[in-house]
Amino acid sequence: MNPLRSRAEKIFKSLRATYPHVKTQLHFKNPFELLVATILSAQCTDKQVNIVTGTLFQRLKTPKDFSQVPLDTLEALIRPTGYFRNKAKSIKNCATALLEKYDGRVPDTLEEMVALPGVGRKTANVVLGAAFGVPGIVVDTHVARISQRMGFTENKDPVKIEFDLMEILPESKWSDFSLLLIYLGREFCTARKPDCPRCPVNRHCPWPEKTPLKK
DNA sequence: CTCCCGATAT
DNA sequence: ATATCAGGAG
Repeated sequence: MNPLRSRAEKIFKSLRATYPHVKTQLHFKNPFELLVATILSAQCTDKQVNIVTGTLFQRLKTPKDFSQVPLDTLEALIRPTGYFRNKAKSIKNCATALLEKYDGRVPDTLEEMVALPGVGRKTANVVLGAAFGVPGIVVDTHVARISQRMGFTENKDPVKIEFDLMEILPESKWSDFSLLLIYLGREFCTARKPDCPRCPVNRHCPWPEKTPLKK
């Protein structure tokens, strides 16, 4: 009955056909590495994150390693990802908190995750979904932009968008849908120059008609 | 709301 | 030159 749900289902099916095996593009070997990589991914491409973590994880492996490394050393190691001072602090404080509160393990609930320093809902849902199989909508810049263009939400606040999307999709599809939208955002529905004619779901999207000839 | 910030595409 | 990239904290 809900037209939004119906459209969301169709878009999900089309995207799934286009991208059969959805998976995070971030390289990691365990939940902790994924957590670090996701913190580094703020306002940075996953490609750049993978370059940095490739060498980073050779040098530092455990939460203990990260909690003990000098801050300026960590800053130098992650500098190419941008926001390197904030991220270095977040990662180091986060590693310390994991040691103190969870004996070095990464927790598997949203409340525990977002209580960690430098971890918000986006980062938490990425790790929960990919490392623990816990359902969650990941609202990053791509998901926010595409959700607005597709008319899934009128909101700009990421938390409101997250709840709007949770309402129009079954829980079992939250994680995959997030990843599918991110793939779409990278290849077609880009921020600056969206390639609507080639978009695999343009027939289900109201946005192309809205921007006919933007000079 | 502002600040943090390097790398890349346009 | 400028917009944008798997955001979060104060």
